[in-house]
Amino acid sequence: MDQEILKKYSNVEECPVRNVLDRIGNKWTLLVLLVLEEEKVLRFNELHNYIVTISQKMLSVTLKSLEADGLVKRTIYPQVPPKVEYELTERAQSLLPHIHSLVDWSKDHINDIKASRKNYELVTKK
Amino acid sequence: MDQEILKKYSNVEECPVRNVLDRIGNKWTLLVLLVLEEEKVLRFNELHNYIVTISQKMLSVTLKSLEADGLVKRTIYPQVPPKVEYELTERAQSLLPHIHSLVDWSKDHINDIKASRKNYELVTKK
DNA sequence: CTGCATCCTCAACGATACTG
DNA sequence: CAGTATCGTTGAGGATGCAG
Repeated sequence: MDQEILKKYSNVEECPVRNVLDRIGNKWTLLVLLVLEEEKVLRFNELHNYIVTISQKMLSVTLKSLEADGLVKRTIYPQVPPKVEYELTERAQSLLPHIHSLVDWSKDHINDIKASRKNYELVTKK
Repeated sequence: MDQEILKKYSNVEECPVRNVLDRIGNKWTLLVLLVLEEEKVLRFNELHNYIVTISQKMLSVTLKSLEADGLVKRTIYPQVPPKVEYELTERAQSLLPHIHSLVDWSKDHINDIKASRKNYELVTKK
């Protein structure tokens, strides 16, 4: 592995994966993607009802970020009271299979990982 | 998608993916995994030489976390000065293909994503 | 209904110094 | 060589109130 590649990986601005992981790696993005995949089209408050524990602010921030990356399409209906719908773009659809492979791996190994963590705690505690 | 599943996904403690993403989603973990995959076995300072921009503390923290999750094996050679070697476990090997599929997707779409972000900035700026 | 503005907290990250 | 200890910074995330 030459230094040129490493420099790219060390630099968040230049590294493609870090660029993507910095987004889906945060607290809510993945969850929003999975809910939208399941439900196809949802309004702001509908999304909020699905993910009750998210704050209004973070839902707003998360959706904006997804929209900026072209992963979510936002449709405004000019009426009062306003109606806004969110749905996944094709780009998001092409990303989801890879997400799911990671989700599946996590499900398959989470018990082993938690066991490892517990054991590691015991070993290092004293 | 029923509420039971959603509750699990909303709760970091219970959600498998969030458990895993919270680790590999941080600043350095992914990079360490990729370097170790390439180089097989490395000592602490060798790793540091590959990833020059990481601080000693964060390299230490990252390795500890990976070791706790059973993704990295740490071997101490009882000698002076000390010699410690790090290498990936089989669990990490089984995870890496999924990481790579995400890396590849990121490489394929990063230009489009950056273009979207730029365009989004322009549209929302005014 | 769909947000934005503001203020606040806490944990990740970093810089530096020190140690077995 | 391979870390730990300590302190300081910074930004993600959260609570609350207000607005079109």
